[in-house]
Formats: sequence, C-alpha cells, structure tokens
Amino acid sequence: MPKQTFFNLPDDKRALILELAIEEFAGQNYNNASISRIVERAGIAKGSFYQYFTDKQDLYLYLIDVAIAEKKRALLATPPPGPDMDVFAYLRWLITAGLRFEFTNPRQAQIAYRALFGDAPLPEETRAVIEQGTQPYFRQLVEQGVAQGVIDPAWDADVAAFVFNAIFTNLGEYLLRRLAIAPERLLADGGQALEAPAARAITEEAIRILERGLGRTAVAD
Amino acid sequence: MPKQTFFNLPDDKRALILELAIEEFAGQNYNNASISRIVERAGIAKGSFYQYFTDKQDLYLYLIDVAIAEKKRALLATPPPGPDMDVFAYLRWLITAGLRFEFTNPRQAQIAYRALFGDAPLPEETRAVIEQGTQPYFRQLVEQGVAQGVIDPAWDADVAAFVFNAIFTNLGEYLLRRLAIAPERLLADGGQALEAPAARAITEEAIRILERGLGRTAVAD
Amino acid sequence: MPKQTFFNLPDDKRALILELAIEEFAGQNYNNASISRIVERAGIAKGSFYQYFTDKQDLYLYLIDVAIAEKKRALLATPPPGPDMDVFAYLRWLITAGLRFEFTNPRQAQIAYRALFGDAPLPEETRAVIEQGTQPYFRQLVEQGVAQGVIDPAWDADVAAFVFNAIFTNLGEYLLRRLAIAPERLLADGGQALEAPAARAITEEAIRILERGLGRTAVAD
Amino acid sequence: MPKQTFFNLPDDKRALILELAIEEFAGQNYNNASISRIVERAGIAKGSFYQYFTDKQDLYLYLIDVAIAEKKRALLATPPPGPDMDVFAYLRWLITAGLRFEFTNPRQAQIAYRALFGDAPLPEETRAVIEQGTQPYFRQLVEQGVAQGVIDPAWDADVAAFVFNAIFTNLGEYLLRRLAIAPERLLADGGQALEAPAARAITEEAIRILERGLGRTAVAD
DNA sequence: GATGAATGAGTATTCATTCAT
DNA sequence: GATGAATGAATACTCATTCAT
Repeated sequence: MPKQTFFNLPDDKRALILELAIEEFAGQNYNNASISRIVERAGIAKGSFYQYFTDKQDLYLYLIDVAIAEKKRALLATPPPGPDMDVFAYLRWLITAGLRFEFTNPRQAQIAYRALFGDAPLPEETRAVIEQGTQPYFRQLVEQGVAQGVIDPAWDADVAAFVFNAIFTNLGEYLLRRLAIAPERLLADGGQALEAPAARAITEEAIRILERGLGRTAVAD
Repeated sequence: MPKQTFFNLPDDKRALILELAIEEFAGQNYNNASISRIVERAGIAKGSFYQYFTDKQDLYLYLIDVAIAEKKRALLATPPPGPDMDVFAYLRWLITAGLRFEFTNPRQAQIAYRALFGDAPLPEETRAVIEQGTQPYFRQLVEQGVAQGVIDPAWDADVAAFVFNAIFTNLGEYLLRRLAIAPERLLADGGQALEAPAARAITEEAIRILERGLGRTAVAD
Repeated sequence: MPKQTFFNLPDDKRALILELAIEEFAGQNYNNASISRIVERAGIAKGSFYQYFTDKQDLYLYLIDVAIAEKKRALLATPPPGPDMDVFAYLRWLITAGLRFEFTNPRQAQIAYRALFGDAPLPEETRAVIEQGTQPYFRQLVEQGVAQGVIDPAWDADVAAFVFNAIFTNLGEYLLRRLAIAPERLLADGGQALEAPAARAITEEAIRILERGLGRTAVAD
Repeated sequence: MPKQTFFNLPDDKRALILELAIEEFAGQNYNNASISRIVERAGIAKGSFYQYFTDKQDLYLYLIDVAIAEKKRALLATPPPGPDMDVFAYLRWLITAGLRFEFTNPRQAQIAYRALFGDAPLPEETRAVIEQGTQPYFRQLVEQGVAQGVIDPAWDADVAAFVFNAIFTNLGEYLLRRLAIAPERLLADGGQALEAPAARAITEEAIRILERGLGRTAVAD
C-alpha cells in the first residue's frame, strides 16, 4: 500500500501519478515497467516516488487493487438480479458489462491479466485474491439461480460457478479472435463493436449452452 | 532453432541445459530469464551458449516448441475416439491426460502459458499458432460429436468448441484451488492427486454440464 | 552534448573525467575505447557515467568539440594578420602555433585525427565540419595574400589553399621524424623543441618554397 | 608473416583467403574486422586460420605488406624518369598513377590508410616503414631534379621531398572533395574520373606551384 | 517533504584464440 | 594438416534504490 504521503497529495497530482503508472505497467511487464519513466513523465523527483511508495512492488500491488476495485464497481453498476429476474438474463447483462469494462479500460484489464499470469513477485495473499478472481461472485449467482429454480440443485454449485466463470473470463478474447476485431478499434469506439449483432449472437449462444446444461429441465431449441 | 552444435552435444549435457533453461524461463518472464544464470548453473561458458543458440529468443522459441511437442505427444498417447466412442467419453480421458501433463510438466505449461500472454518477441507465425491454441482441435471434436449424434447440430460449432476449450483450459487451475492441492505435491506424486475420486468427480460434473448443454436431447440426471 | 549534470560536477572531478576520456580515446579507436576503463580509472560508478553522458558517442562528440575548440583558441591567440602583415609572415606564426598546439595536446590532436579518418559514428554535420578541416581557413588566407599582392592572382585560389593546407597538416609529423624528437619530449618541454633553430629552419624552408611557388614575382634566394 | 603452411596452399585457396581478408579489413577497422567472418566466408575452419597465421595481427601485417608491395609495383610500372626527362613531368605521371592505384585498389589503399592512422598495434619496425612512407622515394626524385638542373640545389633536399610528398599524399582526397566525386563512382569507372580535364587541371596547377617554388629560376606563368 | 546525483549489480552478446580429435 | 566446439574476458548500457542536501 502507498504511504500516507501519497494520499496527502493534491488530487490532481495523485491522479496524474496513478494514470501514468497504469499506462506504464499496462504497456510492459513488471520488469520492463520503469519507475524512472513514470517519475520523469509525472515531473516528480525520483526520491519523491520513494516517499509515496516503499518500492516498485508497492506501486504494482496498488495498481492491481485499483484495477480490481474499478472492475467491481463497473460490474455492480449493472442492475443486480432482482428476486424475479432470471439468472441467465442477468448473465447476459453481466457479460456485456464485463466485456465493455475490459475493453474500455484495457490498460487496467491488461494489468490484472498480467498479474494473473504471474508477471511479478506477489505476496501470498494477493496471489490468492487474484487467483480466486470472480469465482465467489459466480458462486453466489449460481445459488440465486437455484433459488429461482432455473438451475438444477443437483449440480455442484461450485463447479457450476466454475463453468460460468470460465466462459465469462474467456469470452472476450474469443470474440475478438472470432470476429477479427482489433483491440485498437474497441478502444476507439468505446467497446461498441462488442454489441454488434454478430457479437451478441455469439454471447447468446454461449449462454444458452450454459442454460441448457445447468437448467432444471431441458430447454427446447 | 538451436544450431546443430546443440544437437551434437552428449545427451546428458544437452538434457541438462534444456532442463535448466526450462526452469529459468518457467520461473520468470522472458526479460527476466537470465542466460547468465543458465550458463552458470549448467557450468558451461557464456560463449558456448551462443554456439548452441543464436540468441536468447532462439532458445525461447525452442522451449515453446518443445513444450508444445511434448504436450501433443502426451495427448496423442490417449487413445483417439474411435468411430463409436462418444466424444464426451473421449473428453473425460483427454481432460485427465491434459491435466496430468500440465501438472507433471508445470514448468513447460508455465512457459506455454507465458507465451500466450505475449510478453516476449515472437515471430508472427509462432504467435498465430499459440493464439489459436487448442481451439481448432476442439472444433474438430465438436464436429465428431455432431456426426455421432451426441451434439446438437443446431449449435454454432465454433462456439461449442470455445466452451469446450474454456473448460478444458481452466479446469486444472480450478481443481488445484478447489482441492487445495499444492503444485509441489503433484510434481512429487506424478499427477496422481488429480485422479483421486474427488478430482474425478469434479471433472465428471463439468463434463456432464457440457454434455447436457450441448447434447441433442436433454440428458436426464 | 553532455548532460547538465556533467557541467554541475565539481571542477576537479569534471576535469578528471575529461582527462581520462581524452587519454582513452586518444589511445585507441572508437570501438576499442572503453567506457568501463574510463569509469574505473576515474573511480566513478558505471551508472554515473550515463548520468553525465547519454552514451559513448555523446562523450566522443564532446571530445571532438573540445579538441576543435581548444585548437581554435590556441590559433586565435596568435595575432591575426594585420592589413599590412604579409600572409607568409603570418603563416610562419600560424604553423608554429599549430604545431605547438598539436604537440602539447597530442592526445587531442590524435582524437581529431581519428575523427577525420571516420572510424566512428558521426552525425552528418559533424562529419562535414571535420572533412572540410582547415581548408576554408587557408582559402581565406590565400585571398588575403592575393589582396596583399604577395600571391599571384593567376593561381587557382582553392588549389593554393590546398597546398598551404597539405604542408600545414603534415609538417608536424615530418619535423618529429626529421629531428628524431620523441613525442614524450614535447609533452615534457611544452613544445619548445619545435622552436629550436633546426626546427625553425625547416619550417622556414617549407614556407619559402610556398612563397616562391605562389608569389607574384619570383623571389630571390 | 604468414606461416609456411599458408604459402603451401593451392593458389586459388590462398588467393581467396587473401581477397576476403582484404575485403574484411578494408571494410572496418582492426578491431571490428572479424576473423570469424573471414573463415566463414572462405569456407575454412577456424583452426585452419591459425595454422596459416599466428594471430590476427599477423594477417594484418601481411595485408599491409601486400598493399605496399602492390602500390610500389603499380608506381614502378610508370616509366621512371630517363636522364633527360624532367622530374616535374615525371611527377605528373606519378601522381596520376598513384591516384589511379589508390582509387582502383581502394580496399588496399584503405588498409594502408588505416595503418597510417594507427588503427592497430604495430611492431616498431612496421610503424617506421609506414610512417616514412614514400618520403625516401621523393627524396631520390628531388636529387634527380637537382642533377637535371630543374630544382634549385639551394633547397634542403629533404624538405623539398617533404613538400612533394605532402602534395602527393593529400591530392587524391582533395580532388574527390573538390570535384564532388563519390568514391563509388571511381570504383565503377576504374579511376577514369580522375583523368577528366578538370582533375588534370587541378593536378597541373599543384605541380606548377611546386615547379616554380622549387625551380632553379623562376618560371613565368 | 522534495530533490536528483550516485550507485553497482545486472543484462545480452561478441570474438580471438586454444586444443582435443 | 584440418577441424570446430569450448572458452571467458570483454563490451555498452539499464534501473531500482539510497541518501546527503
């Protein structure tokens, strides 16, 4: 965690440093990310950096925290499933929201992705948080689905959540490859390409596979 | 590709170098992997390394090749689905074989994984191969399933393959976390922990979700 | 150009680094001159060097600049030819001044000499300056000589300047060889050996050849 | 000097090695010239090289010897001044022959040039030979001129030879710069550009300056 | 609290030379 | 006499971190 001095900084200065740090760590892996470059671009002294953060890893962990927090915030902004909203319907929204976040905050997604990958030495507890990822969230969703009667209670809820999670986590990458969308284009159009009919159809197909696979009764095509 | 001199080396020396290189590149990303450390541990001269490989990238690409080749070999050792063998039955075997490989060769899996992540200079064609990953393989499996009548032809075959792929790719990590198995233990017991009843049950559960989701007619529990 | 940090250095430290750098680059060609050796002898950290200079070439260009600047300063210290001072008389002074510089700053002369030879990466503009060398200066001198009526206007002024230049450039080396003067001795006595009668007589002889060759009317011996 | 084994080689092989060595040493300075490259291009083993030459310097010294010998041969092919041929007339021929050699054997000239410059560690005696250069030859020419009565015996013969030498040595470079001739063009046309009227006029001008400067009686324009 | 010069271990790569075969 | 793998010292350059001001 950054030292108190960092949080004492004027808002705009703190924001600038954070912004440049995100840019730096998104653009290259942990080792190649350069503190020198950050402080130079931020116009602060090398020594000042070490008054805000204990070291490079300290900054890095903070960036991961911020990325996770922002993603959470983005997802929670999607209206949660009401007692009468079908979990699969909610999943449609969630996936779109998740993808939109991933592709409109590509640098933060990149940083989280790298962290997953084991890009830098991480403290055990941080590693655990990252590795668990969104699994607990989907676990909770599955339980709601069971309560709503749209998910067969016979399934192991955790395995079901894993299946949700796996699809959710990999769909973005798949869509990009399948539809031959360049990441730059998403940046430019704010992720709209992911809401084109072709993209929606693919998402829909994947969800219906889950729906039929997990559902209480078989769903006719 | 390594130079001929590398392949001319006595088997044990060549194996030692390969072993240490795998260890090195599995332990850190491309930039941080150190040729100096490899040669020092291997007890060979710096110059000798450059008589075996043109440069760092040459070694790296070779490691990826070896990892892919070994994984292929491991998977192909699993009997291919005969004309009358159910694709889902085959998938059970495949997943187990894949997991066994992944966890008995964790460093090679790690290297391939990092390659996916793109933190190193890769020639275009290598990058393409890696990015597509196992998707084409699963696509073919889906088509077999359709031919066998166990997968509903109404599904988009590519999306179905994606779902297979996503489950297949993430299941190993999930199992480890779920069963709280330390990677070291797998190394020690040759992957047997993954064949314990608890592990098999989870794999089975995931496959049955797919089976029901993708199957031609709903499958009763 | 060195970074500001270099010029901020205490005078003696800056001088020491410059001195050792001159020694290094005079003693070998660009490729063989070693930054490592310089920093080791200067007792500074490798990294410090790169805080003073952007890279090896940066230092090298600076050394050339310094050499040229110092030579210019030395030559300008010789009183310029007044309107009524004979160009040949001026040349006598100039040659002596030039030689004195060349032999009391042999390492700087060496560096400039090597630069001429082109064994190092030079920016286009620096290369042009060096390649033209002192030719333009002598061209101007010839024109003064014509104006003074001591050089025959029938000669091609540029060829005449070339002849001046060739003699001027090579005389030093010739004197050393002819008089069997060891370069070290010049260093020790501050170039005085070049002002011994024998040396002056040779210089004089060469100038009189030019004088008669270029002069408006033949000069009696 | 190369070992006897080198001279025992079949003519074409020996010639090939020599050719490639000249190319290599002409193309870069001593340190950058690479034995590895030479042996690779020559298709001989690294070890074989060291059976022909004791080391890199041995080859280098041999190349200098060859260059000097060939230049001498080229110059001597120019008819020597007969008892009744004016030394200055001879000089015209000589300069042209020298320039032609220099520009039709640019790689050898380059090597000799670098040697002059102090590109590599040279044994004392070789250095002396190179430094003296063509001076003794011009000294002899001056003496002939005096005998012929076209050079004033009052001049110091050695200084006169120095003046000849300086002009002779620097004229080529001057011509190239003055006439803006690219070295490549000379290579292409076999040095003919140096015999164009403009080039001849400049050479002539320089010789006439010497002629008047050194001549027994003043020469009218 | 801010500064920024100093540090030095670290990196990949090169190449003349040796020597066992 | 030919071979070519092995050697290791050498190179320029980087960068997180410290600390005196």
